[in-house]
Amino acid sequence: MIQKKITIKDIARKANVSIATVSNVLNNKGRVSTKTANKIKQIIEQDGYTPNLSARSLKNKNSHLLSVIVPYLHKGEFQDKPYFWQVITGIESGARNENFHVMLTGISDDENLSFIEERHLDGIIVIGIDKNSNLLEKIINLNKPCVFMDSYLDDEKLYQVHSNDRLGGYLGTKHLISLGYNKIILISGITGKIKKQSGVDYQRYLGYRQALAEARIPYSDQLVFEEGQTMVNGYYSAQKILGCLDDNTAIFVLSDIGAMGLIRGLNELGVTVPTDISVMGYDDIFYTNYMVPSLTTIKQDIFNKGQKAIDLLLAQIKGNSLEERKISLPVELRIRESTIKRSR
Amino acid sequence: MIQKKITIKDIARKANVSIATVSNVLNNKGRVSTKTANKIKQIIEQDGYTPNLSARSLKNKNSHLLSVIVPYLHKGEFQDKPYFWQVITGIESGARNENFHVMLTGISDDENLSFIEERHLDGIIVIGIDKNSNLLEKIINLNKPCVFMDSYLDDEKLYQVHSNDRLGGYLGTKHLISLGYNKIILISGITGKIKKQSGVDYQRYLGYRQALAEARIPYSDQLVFEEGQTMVNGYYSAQKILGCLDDNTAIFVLSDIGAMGLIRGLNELGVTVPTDISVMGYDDIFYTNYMVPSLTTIKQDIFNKGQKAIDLLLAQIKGNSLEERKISLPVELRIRESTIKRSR
DNA sequence: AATATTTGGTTAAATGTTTAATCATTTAAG
DNA sequence: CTTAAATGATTAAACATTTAACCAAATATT
Repeated sequence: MIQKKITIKDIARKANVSIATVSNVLNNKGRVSTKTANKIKQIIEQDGYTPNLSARSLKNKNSHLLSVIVPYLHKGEFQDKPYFWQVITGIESGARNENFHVMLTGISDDENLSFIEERHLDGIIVIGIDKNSNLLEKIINLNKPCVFMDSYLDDEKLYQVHSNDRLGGYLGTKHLISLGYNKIILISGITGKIKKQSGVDYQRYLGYRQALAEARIPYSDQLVFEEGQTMVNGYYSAQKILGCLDDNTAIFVLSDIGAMGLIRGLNELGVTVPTDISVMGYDDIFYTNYMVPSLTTIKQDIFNKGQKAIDLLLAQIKGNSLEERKISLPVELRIRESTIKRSR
Repeated sequence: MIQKKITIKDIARKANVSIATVSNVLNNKGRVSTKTANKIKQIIEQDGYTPNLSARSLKNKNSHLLSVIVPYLHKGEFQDKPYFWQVITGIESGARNENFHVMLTGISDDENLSFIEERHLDGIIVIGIDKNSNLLEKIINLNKPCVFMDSYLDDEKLYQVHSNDRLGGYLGTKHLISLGYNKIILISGITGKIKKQSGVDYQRYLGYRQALAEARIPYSDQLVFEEGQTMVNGYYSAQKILGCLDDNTAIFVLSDIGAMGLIRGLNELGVTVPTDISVMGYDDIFYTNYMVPSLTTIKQDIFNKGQKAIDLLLAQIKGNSLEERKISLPVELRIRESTIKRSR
């Protein structure tokens, strides 16, 4: 026995008013006496009316629905990245506080984004899109409220949130240097990324170079490995860097899970962290503190990053003017067991 | 310059037909000659028409939108659980293949679920709801297509997906026994859960008892610790169990991240895994293979579980009849470094 | 007292679809 | 040749809202 849903019309009839009046009460618009307003509110309460959002959306051309877009989410690789999960719980949390719902959407290069229009989405958050992706242009052309996370896009008009990645790269490198090492191996994300000068890893790479320069350590291309960001990538990079290792060497992996994989890989090759070599990661996912050895890393406040993104998005949607369209969140060095002073 | 969106009406005018005909072409319904159909299709293609899903939803009372509901998602605890992320990527992947979108929603006990009706959601997937939660009744009363994951609900009418948790508990325990231990500590999830006989951990607990019984090892309540499922929980449980440990003891933690925390905690107390004690986990999240020591665990195919759930949900939505409403996925023992034979 | 303004509402159009009912026209059947 | 059925399309209602335009009554202003 499916009971028909109660509409504004039913409420109006019962309250002996027009539907316009009910609508006005619902939206606190127009003029309606407190008396009738109360009567209507009571009936609404009693009968358990809830609005039909499709109808509302049709009329208003909005939806109170946001989309978090993760390029290539459906590729298995992403399952390995707790980073995203933290960001997304942050976003969901911020959105729900403001009565928005969140759609999670993976897209690929050839995908069409019509669903954004079709569903009257109020805004989107795009995580980690490449500067050169043809998706980027498509997204910008949508002209929807939008926030880009973890991308470094030149356009001043775009809203962007990321951590201070350059500082992170700098701090990490400097830490390793300060421990007495002068040969710092950098293991970064997806191949080609650094050269394409897009994304967070390039910024971290710049920080790396800055720290080297300040310490008057010559930069060498041979020490920068672009391996990918997964645990497996880290694992296999152990073999590749084995030849480079000596007493002066320390390793900076630009993701914690990559570092975990690397440590494991080194272990199997007979190299122990930190006694044989110091290794640090990046992100400070919650694992780092509980590994054996616990992992020195650059902390970014991931959950908060998600919330900042939603703040920025909602401000756009509501038309609030903002001083700054680009938010750069602080990072911090977290020293733990995986890095130790060079024992001459 | 915001250009007005093209509607079915515009297409109709341009093709010199009624809007009904265009609609029929769009939905492959009604009778329309291939000639006009082609003409209309061409214009649609040319002008880049895309439907207004709000209008459609209003008329059809559906949305091609699903919700994954995670009770208490917004509690920080969930950020620590890569398990969910894997499930959800599985769900999203399955949904997008069938042209559905996925909303991610956290809810709390007192929350109202009106959004499900309001948005005309086509179905929902609920992860890990408690048998005694008052949310459960609310959800069932919605009478929407629904799949419950990782809950053991008695109602035969409900669609459910989970792994064979009882077997998992059995296999893990049996493995430890087979290594020569006769005192098996069980560290499980949220306090009270086992006693309330709901959820996956209770099933695993039953398997644990079965394995003990088969081996004629007396069961003791003292060896079952209900600590919670996070890494921090595992970490602090180290202290609590320290008094119980002896040469005959092995530990079965009902989550991998809990096991990681425990191993770390034990380490800090001077107990090394596996040389001093064998520890195994549960889930086989991708970390397990890369930890040092790598973690013996019970593997469940998490991503696949998400996809199975979506299959079950879509079958309901499409009205396909199903032989079986309950899917129990296989589990497997994965022996790694964290458990070793008892050295008498 | 006459006029202007405010208050508290109503009417009706509009939003973009789907679909049942209807209607010509063409084809098939008797 | 007449009638029945099939084909291809149109009309108009319905879905649940919002909102601009309008209106009557009450109150304020001159």
